Amino acid sequence: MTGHAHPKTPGPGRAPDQAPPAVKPLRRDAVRNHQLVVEAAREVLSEFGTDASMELIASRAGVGVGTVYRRFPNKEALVDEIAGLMLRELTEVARRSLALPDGTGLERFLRVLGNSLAEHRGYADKLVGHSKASCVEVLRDRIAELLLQAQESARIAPGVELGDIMALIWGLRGIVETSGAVVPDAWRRQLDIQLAGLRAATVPADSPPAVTRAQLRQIGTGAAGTAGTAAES
Amino acid sequence: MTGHAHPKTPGPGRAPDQAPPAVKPLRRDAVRNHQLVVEAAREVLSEFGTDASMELIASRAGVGVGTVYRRFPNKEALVDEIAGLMLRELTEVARRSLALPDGTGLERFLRVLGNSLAEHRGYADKLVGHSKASCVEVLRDRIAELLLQAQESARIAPGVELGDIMALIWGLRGIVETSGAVVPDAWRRQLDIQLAGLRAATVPADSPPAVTRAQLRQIGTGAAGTAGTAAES
DNA sequence: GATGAAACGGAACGATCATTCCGGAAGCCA
DNA sequence: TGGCTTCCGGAATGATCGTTCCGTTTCATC
Repeated sequence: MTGHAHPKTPGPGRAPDQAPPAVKPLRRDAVRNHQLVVEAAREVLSEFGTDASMELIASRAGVGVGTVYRRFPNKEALVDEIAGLMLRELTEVARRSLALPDGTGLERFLRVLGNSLAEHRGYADKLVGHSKASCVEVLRDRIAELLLQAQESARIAPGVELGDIMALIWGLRGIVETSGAVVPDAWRRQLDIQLAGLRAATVPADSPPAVTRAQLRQIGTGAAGTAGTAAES
Repeated sequence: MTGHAHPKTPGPGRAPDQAPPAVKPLRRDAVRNHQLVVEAAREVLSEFGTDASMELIASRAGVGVGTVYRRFPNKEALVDEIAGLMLRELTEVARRSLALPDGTGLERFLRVLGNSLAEHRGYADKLVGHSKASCVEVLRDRIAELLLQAQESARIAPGVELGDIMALIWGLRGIVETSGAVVPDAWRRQLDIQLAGLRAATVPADSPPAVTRAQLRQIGTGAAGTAGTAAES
C-alpha cells in the first residue's frame, strides 16, 4: 500500500515483463501485517512522538517486534516512512489547492496543513529533513506556486517570499507542539492573524532577508553550517 | 549564585539570626563546583538539548557525575534550574522593557526573547511548564502589561490578546528549533512581519477565540485536558 | 496433502543512560 | 597540625530500548 520499504509491494496487476529486479510479491499475511504496522505506527507516533518504543508500535499492531523489523531496517526508516506518508498527502493537497480560484489556494493549503500538524503532532518535525529530499523539494515548489497565485490575486503582499511561508509553517508547528495537548486548535487563530498581516503589511525595510532556497535545502540535511553561500531570489 | 538546589547558597552576608532551617553554608569548593556545573549545563543543554547526558555535562564542568548529583536530585531538577535561570532573565528584561517609551516595550522584549530562544535553543521548550508556576505567571503578567502599553500607543491593534502574543512566542520557538542550526536569525524577519501585521490588522471575526489564561496555565501542567472551563477576557 | 520458502513472535543481546554508592581527598575549626 | 565533616570522583547498578536471532508457524505451490 505504501511502497517504500525493502521489498516493494507491487500493484496486483503489472505487465509481466518490466523491472529487472523482479521482486517477489509479498505473502498475503505479510502485506496485511505491513499495513497494520504502518497504521499502528501512525497512531502511536502521532500520540507519543518518536520516543515511543518499537515494542509499543508492534503491540499496537498486534504483531511481534521481529515482524516490524522484517519490513523496516530500523526505527528511523519506519518513522521516515510515516513522515513520507504525511508528506505525500500534503503534496497532494497542495496540488489540488492550485486549482482553487482567486488565489485562495495558499490559505486553503495552510489550513489543511495546520490540521495535519495538529493531528500528527508527535512526528511533524520529521517532515523537514525527510530522506526523500526530492519530495520535500516538490512540496516546496508547489507552495511557491501557491504563494505566487496568492500574490497575483493580491491576497498576499508582494514582498513576501517562500522562506517567509516556510517560517510561518515552522511557527505553526511550534504552536501545535506547545499548546496542542490542551488547545489543539490554537494554531487556527494564529494562522488567521498572520494571513491578515501578510495581505496588507509590507515587510519592514530593515528586516533581514528571507530564508533562501539554498538554506531551505540545507535545513533538514542536518548540516549545521553557518555559512550562507549563494544569493537567491 | 543560583539558589534553587537542595542546600541553599546563602549570600555571604546575612543577619546571623533569621531563618529557622539554618542551612550551613556550602564549602568553598562546593560553591565553585555548583557554579561550574550550572555554567556547563547551560552550555551543553543549549547546544545538544536535554538529550545530552549527565556525564557530558559533568565532564564539561570538569567534575564527576556524583558531584552533579550532590547538588541536584536528578536530571529534571538540573534542567529545571537552568530553564529557571532563563526565565528569570526574561522576566527581568520584561520588567525593564515596561519603562520604554511609546509602547515599544513589547517589541523590545520580543526581540530579546528571540535572541534568547536562539541561544538556548536546546532547552527553550522547558520554559513553559517550569516547576515554579508562579514565575511563569509573573512573566505572563508582565507580557500582558507590555501588550496593554503597546495597544495604548496604537502599536498593536485592539483585538489582540495575551494568548496571541504567547502563541507568537511559541511560533518563534518553533522557527528557531527548525531553522536555528542553519539560519540562526531567521526568527527576526518573521517577528518583524508579525509585528507589522499585529499593528494594523484586525483579528478576523470568524477566528476562534484566543487562548485563555486558564488554558495558558494548563499548558505546561502536562495536563492534556480537552475541556476548556471558564471563560476569560 | 506434502514440501520448501517466507514470515512470525518474542526471548536474548548490547548499548546507552540516569542514578547510587563508597573509599579517599579536601575544607573547616580548634 | 589534628580531627571531623563535607564533598569528590568515577566505577557499579539497574532500567530502557533498539536490534538480532532462531525455533516455530503460515503461506504458496505442486
